[in-house]
Amino acid sequence: MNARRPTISDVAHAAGVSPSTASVVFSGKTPVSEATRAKVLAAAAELGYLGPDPRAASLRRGRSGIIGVVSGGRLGSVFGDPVMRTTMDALADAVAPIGAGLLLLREGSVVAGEPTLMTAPIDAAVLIGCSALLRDHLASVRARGIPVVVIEGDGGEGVPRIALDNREAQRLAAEHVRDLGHTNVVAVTMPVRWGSESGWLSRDDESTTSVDVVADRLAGFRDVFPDAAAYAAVDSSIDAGAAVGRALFAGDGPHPTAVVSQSDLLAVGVLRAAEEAGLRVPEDVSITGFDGIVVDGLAPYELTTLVQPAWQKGRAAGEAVAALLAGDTPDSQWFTSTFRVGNTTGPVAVKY
Amino acid sequence: MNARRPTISDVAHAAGVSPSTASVVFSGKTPVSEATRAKVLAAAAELGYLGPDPRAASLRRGRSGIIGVVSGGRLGSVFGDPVMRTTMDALADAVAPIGAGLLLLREGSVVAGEPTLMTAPIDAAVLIGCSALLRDHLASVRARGIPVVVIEGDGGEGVPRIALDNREAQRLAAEHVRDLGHTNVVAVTMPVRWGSESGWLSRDDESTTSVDVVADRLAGFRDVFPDAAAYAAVDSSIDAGAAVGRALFAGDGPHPTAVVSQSDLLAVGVLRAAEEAGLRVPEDVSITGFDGIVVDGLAPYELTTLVQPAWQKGRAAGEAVAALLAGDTPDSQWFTSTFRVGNTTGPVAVKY
DNA sequence: TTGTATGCGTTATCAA
DNA sequence: TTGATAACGCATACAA
Repeated sequence: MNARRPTISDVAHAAGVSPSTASVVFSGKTPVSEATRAKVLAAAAELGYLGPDPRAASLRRGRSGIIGVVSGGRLGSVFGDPVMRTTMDALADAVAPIGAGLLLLREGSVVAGEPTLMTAPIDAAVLIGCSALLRDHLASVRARGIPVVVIEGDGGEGVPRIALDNREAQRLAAEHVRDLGHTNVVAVTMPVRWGSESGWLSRDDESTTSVDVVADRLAGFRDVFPDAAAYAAVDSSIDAGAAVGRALFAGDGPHPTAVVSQSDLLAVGVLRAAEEAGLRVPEDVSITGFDGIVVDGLAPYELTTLVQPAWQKGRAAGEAVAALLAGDTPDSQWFTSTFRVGNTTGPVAVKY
Repeated sequence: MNARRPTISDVAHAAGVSPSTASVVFSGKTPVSEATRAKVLAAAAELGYLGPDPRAASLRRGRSGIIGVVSGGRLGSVFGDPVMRTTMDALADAVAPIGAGLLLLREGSVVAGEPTLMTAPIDAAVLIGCSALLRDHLASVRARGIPVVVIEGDGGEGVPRIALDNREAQRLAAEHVRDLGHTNVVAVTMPVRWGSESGWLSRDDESTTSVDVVADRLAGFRDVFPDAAAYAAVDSSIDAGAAVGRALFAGDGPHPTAVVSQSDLLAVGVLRAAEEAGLRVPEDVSITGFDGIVVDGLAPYELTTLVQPAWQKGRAAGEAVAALLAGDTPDSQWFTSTFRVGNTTGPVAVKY
């Protein structure tokens, strides 16, 4: 009665073959005669051996089959966005063929002791919405020889990016709004850093925005409305958008006639707040989104927004990881958004 | 110019100490004099050593710091539900203090080559919504000495469960509906197995339902309405609920006067479909949900539903994992839902 | 407080 | 097709 779990050596011994042969029976990397395979399998069954220990195999192979996915803050704030879910799903699909799965890593370690890019046994890392904070860690991770891919952000020299034309796309929406005659326009942004509060963005805030995607979209907005105000939401959700919208439409004073939101969820929130405030969309206020997701129950509205290829981005990231792991040096990939005009934007009301 | 990455032995050598001393400097498990610590750190910096290799540490320690979370099907279908997101977040929080992170494992390997419970270097596994399919794997996983916890399902003897009073709770909703006078009632269920299609459930389907939570809630419904019809949705989402609702309310013939849904998202979908069909809620049709999530934009409706403690369930699962890993044998935990009456249910219309 | 010795369980390489 | 050998890089028990 040995309490110790059987190892492949035990199995080999019991089967009367060498450990390497037994190993090969399980890995299938080399042809084995049917007879010995049967012997080994029988011995394994006999001893209750259930296959190689993944931890030992990891060390020996130098591969754990684990890809760290780093995202800002809590899981809920990431997966709450349909775009992220789609991207993650595509990523999981794309790395599955190389035998890899996704380990959820939260930026800035929400809780002490949490595994990090440096301590987790990962083969590669995918950074989502790279922030300045994250960029600091990047050097160490890469120095370790761990390949990195960045989605929606800039990982610096030598880090393949899966990028979107955020600035150009957002500029398109802003131009659309401008062409409709709007001048009192407000941008509603996603949080400028993980955990930051909701509120008006100062120029100082703007210049220190640490999340690339937020900065880029804001830049596109600024290309058209250099002096307009910007209000940051607490995350990218309908609730957060509604909170911002309530702030924007509070009181009887003048309110913006157009709101350019950095995500569809935010836009929907703003739209709800406008409805609450008794404003008609788009007659009293025009609203644009970003992402092109399907928001159920939004009818009769159809958001004017920028449709981005979320699935393709995830796949591309996974394929870049696979290439990196295979020793290749994949190029960055730029995806483009498609501007889609819905019925949430219209000409500015004429003042009599 | 040695291309090989430096190891802790190299560092120790360069610092003029033993490998074990160098190891201790990094792990901090034993006191080290300030002088030697500095020497080691200096040598590490010199050589570009960035800390112990997590893979090697995993083997030696017998711990990888990775907990596999198995859920049915695609990520999107899991994380699309706010209840799941909350549960996962709480789970991540609860295992973080023991240095563990979550590896996403998809049941039934969506793509070939994908890591599985048996091949991934996990310390423990959390099964979500345990299905019969999953139960088969369980034996092997446990035989390996990997602790398992099941949320919303039955893992069998010796597997701690984090459970909800699904049957009793659903019965409460059914009784409420019955007490309002409804007799033409339909249950709308979540999918009876991963990937199954939407449609009326035959008695045969019902008895072979492989997802515990679906079976349990359906049983609660059947306690009150043994002969009512049940319609399965394709997943737990607003869209899926709306699709079912459209089927239920199609045509001019009689339609159910009450719909008991297995999730809030489904209920909202059914509600939308009812609106589309020109039915008033609750005058023409009563609708109940399950979960107690906040569905934005639902006003003026407030769902009659069962509020479940999603966060607590996640935490409890994490704590059970930690206990198991510490060698304890935690008990199963049963959580209860709270029945909350909203304004989506009302007395059956009197026929003249 | 530091060093010595050992093994965690596997698999790649090469020769037979 | 099989077997011998040699790491993979580290952390622990124990002795000094």
